[in-house]
Amino acid sequence: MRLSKIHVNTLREVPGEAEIPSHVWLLRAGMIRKTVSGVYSFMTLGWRTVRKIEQIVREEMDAAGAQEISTSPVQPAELWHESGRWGVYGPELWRLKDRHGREFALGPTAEEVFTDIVRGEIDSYRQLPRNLYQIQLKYRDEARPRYGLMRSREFIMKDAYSFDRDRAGLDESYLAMREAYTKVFTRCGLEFRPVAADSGPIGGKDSEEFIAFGEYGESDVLYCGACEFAATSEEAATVDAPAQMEEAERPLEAVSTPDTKTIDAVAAFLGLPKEKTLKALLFQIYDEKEDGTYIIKEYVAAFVRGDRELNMVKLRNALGGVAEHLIEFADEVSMGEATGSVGGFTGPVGLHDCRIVADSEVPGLRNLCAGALREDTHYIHVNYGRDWTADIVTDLKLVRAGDACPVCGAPLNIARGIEVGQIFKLGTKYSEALHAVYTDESQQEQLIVMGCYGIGVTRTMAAIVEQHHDDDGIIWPLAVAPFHVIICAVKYAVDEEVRRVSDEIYRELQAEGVEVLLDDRDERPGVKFKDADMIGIPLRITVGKRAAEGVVEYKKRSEQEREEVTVDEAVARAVAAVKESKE
RNA sequence: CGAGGUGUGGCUCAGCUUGGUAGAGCGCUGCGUUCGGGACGCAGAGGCCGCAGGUUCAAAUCCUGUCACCUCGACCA
Repeated sequence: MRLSKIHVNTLREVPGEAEIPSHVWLLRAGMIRKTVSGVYSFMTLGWRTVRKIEQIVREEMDAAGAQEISTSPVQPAELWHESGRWGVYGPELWRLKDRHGREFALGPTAEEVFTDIVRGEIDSYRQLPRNLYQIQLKYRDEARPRYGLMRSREFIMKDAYSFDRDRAGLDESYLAMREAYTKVFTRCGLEFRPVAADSGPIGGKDSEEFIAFGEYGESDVLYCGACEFAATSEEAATVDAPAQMEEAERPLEAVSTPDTKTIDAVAAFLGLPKEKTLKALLFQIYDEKEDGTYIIKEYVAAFVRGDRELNMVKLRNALGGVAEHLIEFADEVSMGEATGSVGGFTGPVGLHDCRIVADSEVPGLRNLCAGALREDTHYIHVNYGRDWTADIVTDLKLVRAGDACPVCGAPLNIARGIEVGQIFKLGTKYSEALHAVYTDESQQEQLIVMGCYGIGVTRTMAAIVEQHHDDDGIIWPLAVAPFHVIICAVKYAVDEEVRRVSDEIYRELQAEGVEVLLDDRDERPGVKFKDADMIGIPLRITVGKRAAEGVVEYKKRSEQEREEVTVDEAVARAVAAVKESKE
């Protein structure tokens, strides 16, 4: 295409809203435009890249035996009621009503819709396994959209759902998807890693996230340098510090600790290491009533070693899978009245009428310092079993760098990244709720065993830019570039030789199936180079001073070197590079 | 949802404290000179200063409300 005809508008200045490289460059290169907070439009070049990514996804999904279908993002509330998720999904579910007052959701995912389709259409074991997918707009009413395409309220997602006869079949389907995902992200040019993950509100058991590494990601990944272990910080299990059973139990004692409402303050005041204190985190859990109002169901006190952070996901799971929007930090006053807790001075000894959850490390610790449920007072030498017990003892702590790898014991490393895909083994969660069954060989009705698999297409696009840019703009990998080659025709408007040679290269490349952009604009060379760099076309052929001799310049966006070559040579190189990228 | 901030041509912003004819740079249009890393000159076009009330002879500027956007936090396949 000719650049003069393409709808693209690069920006010289950084739009104020943009914070991170992918957001800055996608905006400046004129690939995306914001419509409202968290909702973006894609311009010509940006959309071409979206479609390239989608195409890669399609090819790998098809190759893995999945079939593309299309469902509507408008989903009836009844399906969500049937699965029980209308209540638990929370405010992120973008809900709407039609003129009759009937309720709908804009789909953030489509387990219900696909299960609904399959229960109507699959009756026999002969129809299994099946894997259906779609690429469509998804909606998530984020509390705070941020970082452009990285966390938007509307985004393009590929979601696939596998339907199998049994667990073994699911395992196979899951592995096939795992492999397909690895191919997709590799072809997209991403540095990534699959890591063990929490399955969140989707439900189900086994799950892995595909994390593309990047400074501005929103996931923390713990990984082991010594073995294959990798997990998100939410999911990673921790290995407890050694128990201190050899330490003699000393008598419980209350001490005055004025104005020491934090672990730091009390540890400093008493001259104790934070490891010898017990941190209390107080929560209230709600019940959602029919009319949509919430009432407090119970109070929960969670205890971790003083230097530890609590992992909310683990806590919610420990409490039996409390939905995220049904738990929050407790109101100090009302919880105090109900349970005896005292803000800043809450400990487990004497606490009543609330569930007490302790991190697995805690029972092994001796002679801890904890709040005494009185203003300005702590107990020292608190011991589990003797002075208090918990209703639940389980792994609650947030893993951190340096903690022992749960597999091999080596210290863990931490890295930031962007979640670009996730795969789940759902099991029968949805087939049970929606009664999706098949008849097996022996006339028995069986639940269909499901898996689901998502790829954030637009987020992948952002992740690619995060990993492939420099101070001048984007550096698209060939496989996802909006165009393979840009011809910078210097003085195209006035120089006949330049025009002749540029047009010739343009035609020849097109004839070879290369996607080529001809910068035929009446602009100064500097402008053309700046724009070419910014929009990140991977290969550049500059036609200028030596056009009459048939000599042009060949340059890769990713490298500094420029080479003067003949027209034929330039064409041949571009063709070869594109061919190679398709293999 | 909590805290803070910002809304002034397409973009980036100044002006607001101390009310008095709406500004700059970039971009855009025309003409000319330029032409290998965001050129220069001349001449132009383009804005109810987010919206609604109020105070005042007079409001971009002061007050109230509201909406939108941004940042931090909380939260998040």
